[in-house]
Amino acid sequence: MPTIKDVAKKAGVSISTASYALNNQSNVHPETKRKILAIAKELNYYPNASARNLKTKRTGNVGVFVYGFGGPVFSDVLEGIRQALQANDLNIIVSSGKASSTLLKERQIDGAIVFDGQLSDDTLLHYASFGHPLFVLDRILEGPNIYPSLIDNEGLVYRFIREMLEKGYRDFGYLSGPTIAFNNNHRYDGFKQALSEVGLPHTYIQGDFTIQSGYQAGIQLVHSKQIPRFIFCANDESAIGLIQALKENQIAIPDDVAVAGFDNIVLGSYVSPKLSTIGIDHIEWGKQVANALVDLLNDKTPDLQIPIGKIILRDST
Amino acid sequence: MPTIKDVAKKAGVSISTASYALNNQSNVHPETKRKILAIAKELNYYPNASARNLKTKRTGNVGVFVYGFGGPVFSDVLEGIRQALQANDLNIIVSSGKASSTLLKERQIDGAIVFDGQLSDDTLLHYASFGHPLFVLDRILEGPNIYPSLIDNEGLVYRFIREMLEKGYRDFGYLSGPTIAFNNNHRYDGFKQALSEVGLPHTYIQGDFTIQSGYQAGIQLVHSKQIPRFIFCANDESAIGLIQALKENQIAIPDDVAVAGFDNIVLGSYVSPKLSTIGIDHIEWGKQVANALVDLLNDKTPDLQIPIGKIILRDST
DNA sequence: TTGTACGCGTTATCAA
DNA sequence: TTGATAACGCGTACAA
Repeated sequence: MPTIKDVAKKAGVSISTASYALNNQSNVHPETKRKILAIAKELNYYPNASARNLKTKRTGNVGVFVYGFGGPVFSDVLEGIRQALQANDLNIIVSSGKASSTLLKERQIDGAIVFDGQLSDDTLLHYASFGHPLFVLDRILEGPNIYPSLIDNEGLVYRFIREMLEKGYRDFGYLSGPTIAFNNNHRYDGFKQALSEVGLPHTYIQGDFTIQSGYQAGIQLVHSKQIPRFIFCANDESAIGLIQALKENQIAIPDDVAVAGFDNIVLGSYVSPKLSTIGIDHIEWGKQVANALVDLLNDKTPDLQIPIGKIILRDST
Repeated sequence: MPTIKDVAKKAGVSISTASYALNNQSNVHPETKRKILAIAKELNYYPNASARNLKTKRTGNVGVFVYGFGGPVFSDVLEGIRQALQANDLNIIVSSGKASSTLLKERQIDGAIVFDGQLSDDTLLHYASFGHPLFVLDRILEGPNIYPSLIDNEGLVYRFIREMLEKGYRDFGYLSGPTIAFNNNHRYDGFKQALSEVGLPHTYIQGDFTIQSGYQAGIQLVHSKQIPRFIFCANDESAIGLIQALKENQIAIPDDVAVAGFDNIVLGSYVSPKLSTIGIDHIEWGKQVANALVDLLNDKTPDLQIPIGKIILRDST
């Protein structure tokens, strides 16, 4: 594995001159520079990141920590982040589980975007306390260098339910996500708020964001013979599972039961009936967060806005 | 940010003794060790990865490089990889795009798993030539330290079509994935092989693995009024889009047109009709590959098997 | 059982 | 415009 030493020796210059040339410094003779670069290419030389990072205290890496790699929401947010980072010559490093905290603690990254409710507050606070910018998505955490980015889960669901109220629905159910999920709880808050304002009760059904849990909830509901006229689901995937279960039991959507979700995943337009939902532009969200992080790394003040969501009424309501 | 020097000073020992204690060496007095560890904890000390890596020439990181972060297949494979690596105290680092080749070239990882047809052969060969184990999934590449892991795309589709032939189907279509996709081409090979053996022609329809492309293909087919009796789709997602389009045009599945896919994604069981498909255990696949990589990193000879696939007949055929 | 000293590959300071 | 050299933080061979 060639080092800068090999390049310097072969070019007949000192290590420092080689370094200048390779880092595109202006204080090196054009001809010398040309030669050094040519030799570097010939030898297939690339700097050793560990050595460079040790010296410069920068890694050029941004960590993105997720709870799991699955799901249409994650993948879109990640894609947005990737685009923005790549445009700024930063590497995206996605990780999950124990590796996430290792990368944080051992300073392998310049900044982080956390989309994982399982990473401990302590680890996050400790990391940020050394001056590294840290964005937390859909999670609340206060501290120096910590920037939460929240979508308006509560307000959007509130507005959605209000519209349904105006349409005349009166009998509501909520199919939840995991009770520890921040976004689920805020969506539920908005749901309850809208109903309590008009003094309506509701049915609560436990789910966990997966298609499977939605399906099972539907089967249970059918057995119980107590199906709400309108079921708001904490996300699209569970809504799709729910609809499937109801349809298999000859329940017509939306004529017998109306269903809506949250996220506006692509699949929602390719099921029957097409799913009503609440949409966030996840790619855009990822881009905005990543760009704000880049600003911070460059000592600029970031411009972080709340991503705008919209209500999308299709055929399931 | 505390360094080992701070720990040593506060404990009143030399740096090397601190290092021994922190690395759990046996040659340090229990009491000294206890004290050092206590102080490290108190100071919230963690080693600087760059410094350690520079010295040991190991990073403890394994790179997983994907073309995009989306898709049910990727996420399952990644989860399998994550589990296996975490069990062996290795960090999983997932990346995509330009960052992937940077991480490879600048030696930020001990080994790599590549699931990305876009990463150049050159970069891969160069990286592996320095002794780093490199696994390529669903891609062929020969060279030292390079280990391809292929699923039997061709054989599985061949067997599937043979079964459909026995069931009596005679009029076949193939809804493809991207023509540059290795797995798509092999699936198509198996498809063609089965049909050519019995002297049957087929219709070719271009797609790109997405739900949207499947849907569009369906719409086109309906307009052309030339719909094959059986359509094999290069993956499940495009099959689901296709079915949706056909259903919207009052074409009954499987009575008018039978459809099958490949991958056995969860969603396939939650659409109507339930999708017939070919299944690989993707989590298991990821685990196997990661374990083989771990073996290689520990200078053991890996035991890498071809993941077993099975034919899953549900309601769409 | 503990300490001294060197070097990993790089960047950056200073002198030439 | 170039070169010698220190330093980043750590692990380890060797000496004590």
